[in-house]
Amino acid sequence: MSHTITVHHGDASVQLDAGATALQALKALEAIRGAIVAAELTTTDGTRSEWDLDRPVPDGATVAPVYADTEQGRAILRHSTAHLMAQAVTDLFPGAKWAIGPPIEDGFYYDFDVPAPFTPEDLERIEARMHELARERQRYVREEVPQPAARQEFADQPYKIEIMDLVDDGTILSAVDTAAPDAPSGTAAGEGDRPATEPTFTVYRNVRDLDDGSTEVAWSDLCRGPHVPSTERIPAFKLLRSAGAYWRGREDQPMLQRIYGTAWESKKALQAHLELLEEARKRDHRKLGRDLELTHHPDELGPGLSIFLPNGALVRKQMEDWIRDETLARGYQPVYTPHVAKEDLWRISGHLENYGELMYPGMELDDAGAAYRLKPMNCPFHILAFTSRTRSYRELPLRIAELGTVYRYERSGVVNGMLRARGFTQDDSHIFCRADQVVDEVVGCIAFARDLYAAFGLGEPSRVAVSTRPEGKSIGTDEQWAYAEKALMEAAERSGYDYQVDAGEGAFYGPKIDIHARDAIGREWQLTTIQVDFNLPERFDITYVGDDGQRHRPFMVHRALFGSIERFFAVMVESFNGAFPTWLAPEQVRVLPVADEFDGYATEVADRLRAAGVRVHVEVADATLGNRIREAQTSKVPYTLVVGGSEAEAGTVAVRPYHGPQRKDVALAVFVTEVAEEIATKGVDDAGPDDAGVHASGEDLDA
RNA sequence: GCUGGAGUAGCUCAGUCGGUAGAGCAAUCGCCUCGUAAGCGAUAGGUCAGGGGUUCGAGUCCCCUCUCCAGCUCCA
Repeated sequence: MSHTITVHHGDASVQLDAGATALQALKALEAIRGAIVAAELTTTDGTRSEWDLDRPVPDGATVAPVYADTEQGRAILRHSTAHLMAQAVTDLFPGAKWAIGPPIEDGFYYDFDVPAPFTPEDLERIEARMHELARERQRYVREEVPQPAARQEFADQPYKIEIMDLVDDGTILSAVDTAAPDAPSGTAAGEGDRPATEPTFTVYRNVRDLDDGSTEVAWSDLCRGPHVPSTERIPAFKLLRSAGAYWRGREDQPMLQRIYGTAWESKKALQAHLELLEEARKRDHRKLGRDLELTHHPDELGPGLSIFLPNGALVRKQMEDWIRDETLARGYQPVYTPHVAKEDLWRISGHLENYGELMYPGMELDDAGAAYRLKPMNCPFHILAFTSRTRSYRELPLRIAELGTVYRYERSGVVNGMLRARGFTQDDSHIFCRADQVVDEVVGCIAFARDLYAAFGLGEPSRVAVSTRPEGKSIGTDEQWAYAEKALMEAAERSGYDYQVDAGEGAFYGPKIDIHARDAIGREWQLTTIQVDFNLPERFDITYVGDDGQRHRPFMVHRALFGSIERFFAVMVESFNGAFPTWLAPEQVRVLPVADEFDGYATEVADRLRAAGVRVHVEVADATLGNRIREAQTSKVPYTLVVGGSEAEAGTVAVRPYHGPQRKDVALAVFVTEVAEEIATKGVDDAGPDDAGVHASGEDLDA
């Protein structure tokens, strides 16, 4: 080994004494352009890893700074903040056992085993303690500890011991990875992966520098790292809430107390994030549903059930009209089926066996000779439609479609507004086809879904995932699974969607491809689902007659593009912030006469618009104009027309769009043509997920 | 289902130490009537989520249930 090393950054190289740290290397390379939290290092063998700034770099490495204001940098500083929080909890709650504390999107959490759950006051105390500790300028010091010593050090931390048991090859993965112990072991950090002759665990110690020049270990945690060099590099953080969370995410494991927090590269960024959360809260579909009189969820109705009020119903009608028209145009055949059926039907389908606890209980009817059940799915009915007579291969693919309302007795804790409901309507279809038709059918479904997202202004989905065969319980042969999984991936590729594979996340009866979108507070919800099913064709013993005159078993493709109309509606409301594009808006135009002597002209304007198919309403001059304009704006009506003497005389209107600038003296005929055209083309340009909620001056006044 | 938080008028909220319920907006009625985000006045509106308990007295304290919110788990 030489006494000097060479390190690189871009085209630059520099020689340093052996043992030089990443920070020294970056300084020497003049690579630092802003606040950094760590380094990213590529070794001569091409391995890339994140690296502590105070950690010596190996010879030949390429070093790059990780800036605080990047997602990568924030993850590191959030991880370090999680350690700081755990230290504060340990100080304030002696004996607390700590589990895992990873960074997550927009923040971090840490799980603790404590005798009593944290109260909101506890969180305030913990946060205050964190600020005290941060002011001590504690350093984060990395140390590799031999296995036995590590086990001894954390002997009173049963969760840490369990983590060590799970990764006993000496490689401490990130805390996220240890939460999923069956995750494959990835690359270990740097020197850590020396041959396993002396396995070590990485421990990070928070170290205080005392006034007398000595040092003191304040707190230590088993951790892969990396971390910021010092608590000084944590400029802004806030604890948000606490909640229970099962250890290792399993219901049969103890429930720990999780504290969520967020940390940012500056106080300003933290403030901006908190304001964003506040704005998101105002977009909640339940709040907007109330304010805009879209939906109603009275207690008398029951959890997870919705009433669509006239405004919401008009939006929903546009959704339903669109999907019905498109479904017919794409060769589907409509059916209608009932909401209840004999229990036996769900015995045959297997739903009772597999999902019985999530179905509403049976209705015992004395004179019916059998119990009846509310339907949790539409598929058995569509199969009965298929088997209404002998089917020929010439009819395949046979696509049966329905807007089918289903009822699932979801566990009480999971019901969530209209996003997770107990009664909801699927734009459900079942495609019966030959094996060789599956790919084309799935491709067709995905293309259909693409058109739907474009039409309703949701843009690109947050995630597209192909879910493959689950471990353990699943039916079907290896060949069937392999074929269907390949078909779905091929279809996803051909569709142009950037998809990911969710290994083992398929249904027991077949793989699926799902399209997800986010709600106002960033949670992902499955909207579109397309599934290949080998189960039901077997269970119902359905067949078609092939060109060989023999009976063959068809494949079934289940698909729902909105998924749940209620859920899609909720996501859309939040995405548009209640300000629907004109073609979807319940009330498209509101006409305001400036004084009641112009009520007549206002009515005339409204009649012209109504004749052109526009949903229009006149708000007569009982209140002041200012009051009625405010009302129209808070109702998010796309167009408000103001008419008075000059308009009546000239046959014009003054147009005040919800989005965009006002226009005066627009000829009525011109406006009617424009708005009718906009509605006919189902334009979504003026609104959308990105700009909804940021126009509308003074919109927040309605708080 | 589990953990925590919450529930007062249609909505948003106040309600002190336990002393019998309050505001703004909305609604209704009246006055006002030519110009781009709240005109003025009056009236009405409550089983304080429901039930039980403690107390002379409970919106307030205790217990149970329901519902909602966030998270965990689950999601055909």
